[in-house]
Amino acid sequence: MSEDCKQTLSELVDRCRTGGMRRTQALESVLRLLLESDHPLTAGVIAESPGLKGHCDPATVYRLLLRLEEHGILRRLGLRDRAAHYTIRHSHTHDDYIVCTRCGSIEELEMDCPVEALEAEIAKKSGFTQLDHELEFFGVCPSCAGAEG
Amino acid sequence: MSEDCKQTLSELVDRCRTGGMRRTQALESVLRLLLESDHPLTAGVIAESPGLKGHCDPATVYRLLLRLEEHGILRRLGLRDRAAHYTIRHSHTHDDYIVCTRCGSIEELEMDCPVEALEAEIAKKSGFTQLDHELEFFGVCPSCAGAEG
DNA sequence: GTAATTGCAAATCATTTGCTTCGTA
DNA sequence: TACGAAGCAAATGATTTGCAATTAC
Repeated sequence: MSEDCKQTLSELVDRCRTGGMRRTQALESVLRLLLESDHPLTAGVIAESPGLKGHCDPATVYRLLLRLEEHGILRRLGLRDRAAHYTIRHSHTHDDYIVCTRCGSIEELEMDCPVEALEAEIAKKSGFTQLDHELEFFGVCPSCAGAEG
Repeated sequence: MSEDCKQTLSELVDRCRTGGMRRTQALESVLRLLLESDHPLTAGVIAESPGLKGHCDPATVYRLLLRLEEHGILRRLGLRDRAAHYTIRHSHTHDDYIVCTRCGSIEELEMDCPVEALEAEIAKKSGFTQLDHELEFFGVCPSCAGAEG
C-alpha cells in the first residue's frame, strides 16, 4: 500500500474513532481493502479477501459495513446487483461507474459528474432535502463484445 | 383504467405475443399493474397485489418479470433496495427517480434526463457498446422532514 | 470495568430452480 | 397436440439477528 494510502487509512480510522467506533483489526482490514480497490466491493468479496477470510466472521463484515455507512465513511451502491457494493465516500465529490452487463466488471468513470449541478434545482423542485444521487452506466465492455461479436 | 391505458396494454400484449410469449392472465395483470402505477414496483408488491394474489404463484411473477425484461418490455431498477423494481420501458426515453431514504417513497422526476446526451461520449471513451444508464436521487421527502424536524 | 464488537448459529428476505401439470396457439 | 407457462416445494444467496463470549478504551 502506498504512503498516500496509509495516510488516508489512518485519517479514516481517526474519523471512525471520533465517531465512537473502536479500532479493531477488522475495521482496518476493511478500510484498507476498500482504499486499495479501484471499484466498489460487495460484503461477500470483502469477507472472502485474504486479509479477512478466516480472521473475521462474515456477519462481522456486514455489521461493520453497515456501521461505516451510518457514520458516513462508506457509500453503498446498488449497481443493479443483488449484493450491495461499498466504496469509500470522498468528501469533495463522488464517482460514477460503468458496469458490463455480461461479465460484471466495474470501472470508475473519469469525468465530472454531470448531475452534481442539478441537485440544488431538484431539491428545490421536489422539496426533498439532504439530496444525494447515484449514476451508473451499463453496457457491454470491449472485451465481452470481442468475445461474442 | 383509462382508455389510453387499455390501448397501451393491448399494444404491450401484442409486443409480447410477437416476441413469442403467450397471452396469459398473469401477463395481463402484471402489465396492467405496472401501467397504472406511477412508480416502479417490486416483484413482491406485484405478487401481493389484489389482481394477482391468490390467482398466481409468486414464482410465476418472478419468471414473468424476468421474461418481460429480456423481451425489452420492462426495465429493471435497483433503487438501492434489496428487491429489484420494475417499470414499463418506454421506447423514446426513460425516467429518473427520487427516493426518500426514510419512508422509501418513490417519485418520478419531471425533467429531461441530463445524462442522455452524454451516453455517446461515454461509449466512445470507454469502448462500451449498447449503453444504458440509471440515475437516481436520494433524500428526505418533505413529509418525512416535517415529521422528524 | 463497561460498552462496543465479535463469533456462531439460526432466522429472514428476495429470488431461483426442478419437475410435474396445465393451457394457449 | 406441442411447447410455453404455471404451481408447488425445495434450494440458493445475501443479509440480519439473538445471545453469549471477547476486547478495546
